[in-house]
Amino acid sequence: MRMSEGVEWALHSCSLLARLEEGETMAARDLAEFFDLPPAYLLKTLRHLARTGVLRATPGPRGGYRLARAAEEITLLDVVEAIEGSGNAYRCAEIRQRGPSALDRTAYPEPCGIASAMWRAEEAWRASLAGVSIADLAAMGRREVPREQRERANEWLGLVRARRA
Amino acid sequence: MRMSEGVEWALHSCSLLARLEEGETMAARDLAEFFDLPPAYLLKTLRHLARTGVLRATPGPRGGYRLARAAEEITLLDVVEAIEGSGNAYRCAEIRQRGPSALDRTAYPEPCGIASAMWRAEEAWRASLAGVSIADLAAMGRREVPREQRERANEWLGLVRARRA
DNA sequence: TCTATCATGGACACTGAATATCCATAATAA
DNA sequence: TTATTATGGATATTCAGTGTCCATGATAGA
Repeated sequence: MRMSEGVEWALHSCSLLARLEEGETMAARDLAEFFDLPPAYLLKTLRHLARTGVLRATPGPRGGYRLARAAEEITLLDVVEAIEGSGNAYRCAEIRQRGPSALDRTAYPEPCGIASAMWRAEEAWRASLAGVSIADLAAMGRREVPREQRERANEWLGLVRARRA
Repeated sequence: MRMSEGVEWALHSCSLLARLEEGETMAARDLAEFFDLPPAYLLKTLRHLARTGVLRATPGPRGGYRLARAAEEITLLDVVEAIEGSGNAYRCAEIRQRGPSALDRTAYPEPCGIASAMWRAEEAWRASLAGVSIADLAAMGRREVPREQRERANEWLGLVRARRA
């Protein structure tokens, strides 16, 4: 079981977008440059975020992406589900309803107990993700990212802004 | 993100094996018949369970599989990790260490905060799975499986035993 | 000792999702 | 009007999951 790489891209992208000023946007091209990612494919990822209301997209010159709402109001779960979908990782194919001792469909009103237990675990996972916001990530970043990198990132941000001016 | 179907097969197989008597075994062929699964591929799944010490395999006539220890001592996490591996679903490719403002590797002693948050959520998921045993599944089954199916399953179990006698 | 039964492991093929690129189109700022 | 940016579709590639088959090894019973 493996999560798509797009989740990492999305989380880091949102984290970077949280540093923009009110109303400012950043083009996918610049995000791709910052993380050294394939621009055309990153666009597909960002589109998922825009479609699910995590990001706001603006076309045209000086357009780009920005967070659709305050960083405090966007959780890791929002981002993960934008990329991976909101379905469960464990799918119940109802194999209990197959084979020689199976009964008619109507004999199984209750969901399979095994599936229920698996889904409860995923619920715990979601609850943990829902407890962390993009703002929390940014705060962690301010604590743990080396000072030198923060400076270089700010410098790069200035270059990008100049390029769009 | 999707869990392999083998997890469902493994959980239901363990649940069925928990109904066997002390020392009794069941052949993969019979398990496959009970759930209407492809025998050759179910064998691959069971092999993972045997290799990780969840099941005990015995070759030869009247051989087969049985739980390697008491059903109370086998958790859903044991079974899931036997099939899916024990690695994290979220993989950190360290994209923070790429792009124009990245520093030398040695500048990142701390694990990425984003990855840490994602892994904490998976830890909550594992804790939930570790809290449910195969014995719990069997107990749930006794409560929720229709009486008629239990009877037919017992009947089938008798046929299988007779076939091996 | 021989035979039938069962698990193990490797080789191989198929499928679908993730990864990735490219282009035509639409929207917008200057 | 032009340049810039996102959207969406078409397409190709890679890889893990799914599935089959066969040779080998182990064991119980005749």
